[in-house]
Amino acid sequence: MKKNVTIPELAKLTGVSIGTVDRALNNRSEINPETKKKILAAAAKYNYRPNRLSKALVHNRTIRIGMITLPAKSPFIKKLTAAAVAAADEKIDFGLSLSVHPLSTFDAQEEASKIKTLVDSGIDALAIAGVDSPVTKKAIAYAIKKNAKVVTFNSDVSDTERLCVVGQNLHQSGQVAGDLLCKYMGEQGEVFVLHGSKQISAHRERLKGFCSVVDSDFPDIKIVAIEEDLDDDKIAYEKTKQILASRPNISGIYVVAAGNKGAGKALKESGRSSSVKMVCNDFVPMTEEFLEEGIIDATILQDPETQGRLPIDILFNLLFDKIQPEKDYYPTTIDIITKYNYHGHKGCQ
Amino acid sequence: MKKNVTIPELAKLTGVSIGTVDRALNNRSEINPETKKKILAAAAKYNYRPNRLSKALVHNRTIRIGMITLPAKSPFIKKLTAAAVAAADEKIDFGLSLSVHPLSTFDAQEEASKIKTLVDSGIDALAIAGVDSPVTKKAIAYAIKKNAKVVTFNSDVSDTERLCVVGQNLHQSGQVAGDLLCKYMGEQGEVFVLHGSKQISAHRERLKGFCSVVDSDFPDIKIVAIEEDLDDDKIAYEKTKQILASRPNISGIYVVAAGNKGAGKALKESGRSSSVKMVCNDFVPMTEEFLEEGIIDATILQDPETQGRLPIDILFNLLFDKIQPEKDYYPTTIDIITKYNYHGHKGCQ
DNA sequence: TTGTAGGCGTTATCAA
DNA sequence: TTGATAACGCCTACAA
Repeated sequence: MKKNVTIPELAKLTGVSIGTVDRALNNRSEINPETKKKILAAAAKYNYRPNRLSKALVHNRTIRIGMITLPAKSPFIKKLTAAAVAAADEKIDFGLSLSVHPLSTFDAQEEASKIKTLVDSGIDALAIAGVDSPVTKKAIAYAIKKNAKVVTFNSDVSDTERLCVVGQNLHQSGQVAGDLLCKYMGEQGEVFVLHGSKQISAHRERLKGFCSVVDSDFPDIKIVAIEEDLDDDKIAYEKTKQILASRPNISGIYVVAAGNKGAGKALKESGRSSSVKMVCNDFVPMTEEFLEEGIIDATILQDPETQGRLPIDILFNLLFDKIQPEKDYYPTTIDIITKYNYHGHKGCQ
Repeated sequence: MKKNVTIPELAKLTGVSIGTVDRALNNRSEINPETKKKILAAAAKYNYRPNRLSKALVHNRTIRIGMITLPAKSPFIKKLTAAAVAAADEKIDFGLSLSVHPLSTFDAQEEASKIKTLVDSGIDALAIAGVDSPVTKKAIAYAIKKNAKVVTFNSDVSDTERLCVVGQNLHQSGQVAGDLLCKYMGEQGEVFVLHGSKQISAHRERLKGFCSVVDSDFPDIKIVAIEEDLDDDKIAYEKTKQILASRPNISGIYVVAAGNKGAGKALKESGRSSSVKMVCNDFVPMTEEFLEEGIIDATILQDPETQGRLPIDILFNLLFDKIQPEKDYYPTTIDIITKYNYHGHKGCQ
């Protein structure tokens, strides 16, 4: 692979000045069609490609991206944010500047006002983990009207003109869990589902996927109870304890959202962990210990790396190189994690 | 995030010339210790980071990396190669040039001669998927003596001075498979292992991991047969057919290497796929169909993206930014793939 | 319609 | 020991 031709070289080769070569290459202003032709011919012949470094160097304009994440307490969001920052750092020399704004609660109003502030400050693009609500929708519409490029990640906001969404297919995630748990159970028995919240669409999606697989693939498995823990480990503990006590034939537990710790504790204390299989989501405190002890059989993870990095890459490519995203939906992986493969997985600290 | 300070700015701030700042920053030649201290303090205070673009621009030298892969027939190697090329393309403006050299067979002699040719042509670095043999070891030693930087990926070559290795922990991969299959089998029953080849260390590692988990975690599971298919689907088919016929109590099959297609076909034809669980490796032709049909319950995958991209990134960072790899071993993920999550996985076309 | 000069941030070279 | 200047490849302004 030899060095690329440069503009000065093309100028010498065609006997004109670098200014003229520049005009020909970027079809600027008036230029003699014949000289232009000659120059373009030479450029083609020597396979001229512009040097992005020099371009960026002379550009010297900062590209501003704002990222709005869900509340930053969970390890998952922390890892996602770190990945986004790392992606931005790699492009810092190209003038990329990223600011991250975690919500303090799951509040659509707060999200909308954050969006508005960023847009009014003249931000070039936004990566948004959306709270799916009319207020957010309106804020996104405003951003787009003001010419900001918008990508959603982790959770989409429906009916908006965002360029694309990066995230896990939650219905599929529920399917994966259903398939796994039912097979662990020997394809028969009673299941207890510890739901997160009926209000949260992500949880509903997972549950639907889970149920659809149980229905279609495992006729001998029955879901005998579905309880909500509202992302609270105490509630998760109490409900699981109660169900295990009242239903001696339970042989599978699916935890839709948080609650790993509470449900795991109850299962452990019941002394039935070898006969009751448990599949959950996410990697939170105690998940590792329960995997090691055999309380939790598997946990389904999202990929924080990709969910943080890809939105930044997509927006940068668009703003810097004018490369449009090629897809409307960028699915991220659904990772099955067991006792033996959590080491080295990006989602497990 | 505001703009970075530049060398001229630091020069103005400290009242010296850019030349002096440069000397302080890169500890070059003679410089008054006090001025140096002053400059470094200012650099720290304003959080100076060199602009890699300008660096590259003035560098203006091509960094040549050669990559030697296993034979390029398999989809896995093709994806790995594509990822490496993509990683190199991103750095093309920094003067990176990558040449890929797939082996035509698993021949250590061929690999050694490829290495020697590249080194003699003055290559800066090599990424090698090693055939673990004395000949290769010698070639790698030669490369390192000639000052080429060497990283291995996918399969390591032991007892060499390569900087680091990128790849899956194969023993763990076997453990994951063992845990999964045994649980699918309801933690009891007879297992048939279809081995690849006793000659190939990667296969042996997986098998050892598999057996160790069966031994330690599942007392009621017995491995009743281990047969080699030598990566040949016909042999895989015949042996599986024969074992299934002669052993009516088999309820689990583990395929260590290729052979998914042959073993799957035999299992399907036996009509026992609902009572016999099957876990295999890789995503080759027919793996998808067998997953969908429920013949194969899960397949364990490597991550071709990371295995292709990371060696290039490591070598580039070393050669361009003098950043030493921080680890000796970069493990890549062990991905469990079922009927419901192969869509969107990097390893599944 | 075309040419020239200056600058982006860094490094290398020569002069002081 | 330090300072000034040219160069990398490109773009923008201004001059011719």
